Amino acid sequence: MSTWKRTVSCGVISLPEVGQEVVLNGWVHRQRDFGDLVFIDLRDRTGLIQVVVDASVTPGLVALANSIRSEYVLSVKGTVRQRREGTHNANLFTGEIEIEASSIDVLNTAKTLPFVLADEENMRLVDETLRVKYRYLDLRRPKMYQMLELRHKATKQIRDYMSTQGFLEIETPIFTKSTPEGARDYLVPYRLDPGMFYALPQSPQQYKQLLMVAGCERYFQIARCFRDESQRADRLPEFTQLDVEMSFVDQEDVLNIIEGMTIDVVSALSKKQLPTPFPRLTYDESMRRYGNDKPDIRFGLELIDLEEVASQAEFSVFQQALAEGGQVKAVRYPGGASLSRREVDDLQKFCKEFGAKGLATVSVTSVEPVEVKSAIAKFLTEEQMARLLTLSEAAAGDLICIIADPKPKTVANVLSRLRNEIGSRCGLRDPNVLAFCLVTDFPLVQWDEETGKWDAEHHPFTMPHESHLAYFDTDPGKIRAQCYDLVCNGQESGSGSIRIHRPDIQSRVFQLLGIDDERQKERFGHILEAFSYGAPPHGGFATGIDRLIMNLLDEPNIREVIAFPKVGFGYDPLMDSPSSVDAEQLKELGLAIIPHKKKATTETETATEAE
RNA sequence: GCGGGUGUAGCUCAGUGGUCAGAGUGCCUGCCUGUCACGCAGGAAGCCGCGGGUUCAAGUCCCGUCAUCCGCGCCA
Repeated sequence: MSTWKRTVSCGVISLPEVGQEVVLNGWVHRQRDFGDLVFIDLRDRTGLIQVVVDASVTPGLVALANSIRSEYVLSVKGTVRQRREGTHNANLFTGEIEIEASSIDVLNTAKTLPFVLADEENMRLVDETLRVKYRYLDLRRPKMYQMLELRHKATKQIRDYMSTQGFLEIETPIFTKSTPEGARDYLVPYRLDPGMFYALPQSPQQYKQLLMVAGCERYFQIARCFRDESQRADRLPEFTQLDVEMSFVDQEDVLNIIEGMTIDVVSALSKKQLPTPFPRLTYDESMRRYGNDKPDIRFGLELIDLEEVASQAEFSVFQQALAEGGQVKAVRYPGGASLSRREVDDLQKFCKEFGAKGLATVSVTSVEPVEVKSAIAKFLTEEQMARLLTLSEAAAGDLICIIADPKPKTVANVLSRLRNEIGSRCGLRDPNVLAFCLVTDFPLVQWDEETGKWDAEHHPFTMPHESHLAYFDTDPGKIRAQCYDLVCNGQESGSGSIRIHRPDIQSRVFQLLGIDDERQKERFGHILEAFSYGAPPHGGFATGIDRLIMNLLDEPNIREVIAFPKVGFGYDPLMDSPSSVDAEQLKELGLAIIPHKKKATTETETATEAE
């Protein structure tokens, strides 16, 4: 029988255990060495505890204690005792007790680490790539294993909730089929028939619909998804979603599950305010009021339509925008009148980054009587300016930010970003609130100006509202679909739809998307055939697990909530992947590599580039 | 593909074209019986990301390049 095995974990011992003989296992968090008196903070997954080696008690142990360094792996045998008066540490759960060591086993030594785990303040600044390279060390930090624990609890909570609602967790393949529509696929070469490829799933979309045809009725999965697209702070090429599909349901049934699951998980794991029921708004309403389909509803400052004033003002920028079918809209910046000239210029620059041609501002000194500073004041009569202030619900000290553009999309995009920026600056985006909402009735398709084709807004199996079927021939852009997003604090956190189960409607959608019979058969033949054997009405959704954890922890960086994340461009500094492979492997797969132009200096080589 | 930031000791950072290779921390050595970011003394530690250029002189200025972070495009 081994004597080094733990009898109890470090972080859970307190006064009631005083007097007990214990064995602890863990890592040396810090060591404080006074020569004949040594303190060792021992750390395991549950927390920290202070171990004391005292020469007057165990003279034979001091030399060993002196030699112990950070991150050594120890087994400590000793007695739990109350700390002396005045030496309690209120920062530790175990701060009222300590372990008087009777023996210490060094189970393993450790080299000096590339960063100091115990210095949490500095760890927040350490280069991320270095932390990811040494992730197995970084994960030793309390903050990190607390994150892992929360993530575990969240997925467990989800599984429990879905189970109680009658859902079955079913795994679907990772090697699947490329679907060129949508995001770029990750491809896996097929050795037995060179030139053929599997693709990694962008989501288990088709499999879950096939499970409905199979009669599963209620499916869910905590599913890994892969999309070969550029990263953002909240986006990695490899991520996890809760994937759900249900049969014999309408949109309302699905929304109730989304909402119920979200409330169940968030309220179990977070103390943040969670306004319920989740407000619902249509896509059109969201675009009108907030300028995007993922509104941050923690604050107001809704967009203001100034067409009424702009159409009368003798200002060519406004007139032209409206004449070309555009819009003139604004957002109010509370207290923005105090911005310096330079700060207003920066706002203008901000707007131009997102495609605005300019930004008109009205700095409000007084509303009654009307007193403003504005470059556009000379184009407006006093009545028009007064009306503008009324429409904007302006108060003294505000800055009204106006965007005019022939493209409503540009107006919406710029103002929604400006609104969020103003919300941040004014401290209106309360971090203690998780403001979920459901956005419904998305357009079925969107016109792609580059390709000159209609594109599916969600995916080709999304069911249009039946009352909109007539628009297929007249104005496809007007078709609204049974399609919905879950939004949290201005971020898309999930989406789904009711699927088409009627072949006649499916073929009209394919026709609209310009996917001809041959291509349908090639890409979707399997699922269309499946639908022909009796597909039940069905629908579902998927929500991002990573983003959920980010929201629970107030963490803006997705890599902070993943055990082993990739860094920029999908690089993994820990494994040093992606990596080259043996020529033999390539040969077996029938692959030949065209050298990348990167380091080639000659100008002719670009001719071979595909993109 | 594009725009912006960063790159100097293991880590985090400072550094006016001219005694300029610096600080804090970590590391090593010594002393220390109540610390908990222990303290004190001493020491080691550098391709100033890489390659060109300007200059009498470059960590500092210019050009290029690489890496990384943030954003845009992209992400049915």
